[in-house]
Amino acid sequence: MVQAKTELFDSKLRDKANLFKALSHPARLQILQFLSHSKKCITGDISEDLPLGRTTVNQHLKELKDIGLIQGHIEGVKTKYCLNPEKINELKSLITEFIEDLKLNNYKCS
Amino acid sequence: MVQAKTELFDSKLRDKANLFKALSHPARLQILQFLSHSKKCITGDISEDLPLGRTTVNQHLKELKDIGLIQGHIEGVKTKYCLNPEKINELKSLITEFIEDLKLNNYKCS
DNA sequence: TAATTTTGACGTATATTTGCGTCAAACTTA
DNA sequence: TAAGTTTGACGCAAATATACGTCAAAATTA
Repeated sequence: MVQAKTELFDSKLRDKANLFKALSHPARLQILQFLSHSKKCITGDISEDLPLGRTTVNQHLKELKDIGLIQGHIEGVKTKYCLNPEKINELKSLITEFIEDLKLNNYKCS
Repeated sequence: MVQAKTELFDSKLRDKANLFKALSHPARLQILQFLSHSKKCITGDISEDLPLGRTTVNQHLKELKDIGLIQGHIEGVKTKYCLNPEKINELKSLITEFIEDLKLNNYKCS
């Protein structure tokens, strides 16, 4: 009876935690940055940009795709990935909402 | 030769990933919310607010404390935790910086 | 002083993440 | 058609995270 306790939490909280989890590895952050700066968004180019093996990078790509932050388009043998602007904006809203919710105005631990 | 690859990434990226990791569990998000909304910030009260055992909550508190998002003050037997406003603001800045960096303006995957 | 309360350190078991090798499919190119 | 590319699925091993029981220390209360 270990784990699987996350379902006991509020679903909104779980959604936020899952988004943060997607951002909790430097490889995934670098992939997101790479996709936003580079015009090239082919899988092979991405893995060359990271200090990890191709299959490992592929796995990180899959995670980002599963949560919706990036999209993949198949073109022949190659697959092109790109950011999903809608989801990125949603992420931005959720994060901002969460941070703002931690209202620190005149916060004091007595 | 598995893992410990995170050190191959840029330190700024690692810092951000670590902050996101601290936020990647609903229990830790709920703790932060609890601390920001409640006046009571005693360890026991916090664990009663969560659907987890006391020692587990304690462990999550330790993680948040280790990364600096919360602080602990010992008062007799009891320990009072509170948000660390400076670190929360730093978190806010880092997150905002990261999101803004993913400039989506006229973004298009060709 | 003795019992109770409150806490964090420690150990342990299970679950998940991370990293990568191998492989077959599908498409290109020679 | 044959050889070479590119990709993602699959499986494995090691590292981490998650959840909790037990315990002893320190302070409070009876």
